[in-house]
Amino acid sequence: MSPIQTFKVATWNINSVRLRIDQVRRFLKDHQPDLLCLQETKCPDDKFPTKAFKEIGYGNIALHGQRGYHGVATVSRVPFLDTQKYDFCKKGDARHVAVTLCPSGRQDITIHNFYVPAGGDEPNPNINEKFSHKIEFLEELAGWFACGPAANGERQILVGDLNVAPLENDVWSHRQLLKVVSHTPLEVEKLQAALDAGNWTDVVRAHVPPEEKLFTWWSYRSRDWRQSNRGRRLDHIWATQPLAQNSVGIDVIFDARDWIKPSDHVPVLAEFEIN
DNA sequence: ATGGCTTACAAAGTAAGA
Repeated sequence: MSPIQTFKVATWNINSVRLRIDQVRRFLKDHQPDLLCLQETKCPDDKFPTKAFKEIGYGNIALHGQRGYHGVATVSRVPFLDTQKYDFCKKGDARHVAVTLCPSGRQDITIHNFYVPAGGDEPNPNINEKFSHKIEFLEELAGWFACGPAANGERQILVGDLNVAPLENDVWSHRQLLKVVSHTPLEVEKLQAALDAGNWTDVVRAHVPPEEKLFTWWSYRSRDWRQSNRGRRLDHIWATQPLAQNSVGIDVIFDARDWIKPSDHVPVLAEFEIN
């Protein structure tokens, strides 16, 4: 009986929320998501620009920040029924925050916001502690969702900077990046195992065929990111079946890479019909 | 040539990103 409504979620690695607060506000005004997940906020919770979000209607805020590095934040127009943070790998890093809300007044939705470790330069877990941390994080992710939300038929969304570009067309050159952290076979296998363990759907690739190149990150070092286009798809939106089968579209905001002093990542959006 | 850039930090050079 209740009318169909939509729920629009966005994810963006902002690379300092304080430095780019005006860009975040511009994005929210232009694209009007119900909820935005930010990563690499690089901001302790007591310094988070809460007021700037409240002024434009995103006053429901869940923070898991730390000084200097990492940090995630979820800002929303819809009130939260619950929030949680989990310290993956027990390192004290701020890499996860989850919120539960009920935009339709019927069935809850839980949204997980992740910042997976980058993994350093050397793709060998035996000699690179950062890479082994990344692998362990992905293994813990798989275990955390195994027999969880999907098995129970729950409505859950997982977004964030997962720091892995899994498909051949998620990087500018599959052949040249096979030994580069973010696209090595071991990481791709671990990310796929996490996707399978939670019975998640990669919502973005459900709308963009795997034959088509799609990136969300371009290095600051290229002289002209558009012209060289050496990007990677590191930012993801996953959903459990009840939502995935009602996803109506995705959007990648490429223009944000051209804004003044941009993040090296661009926002990714997905819209779902809910009842 | 993927690292040539960019960020935070009890502020000059370090660590980190990917």
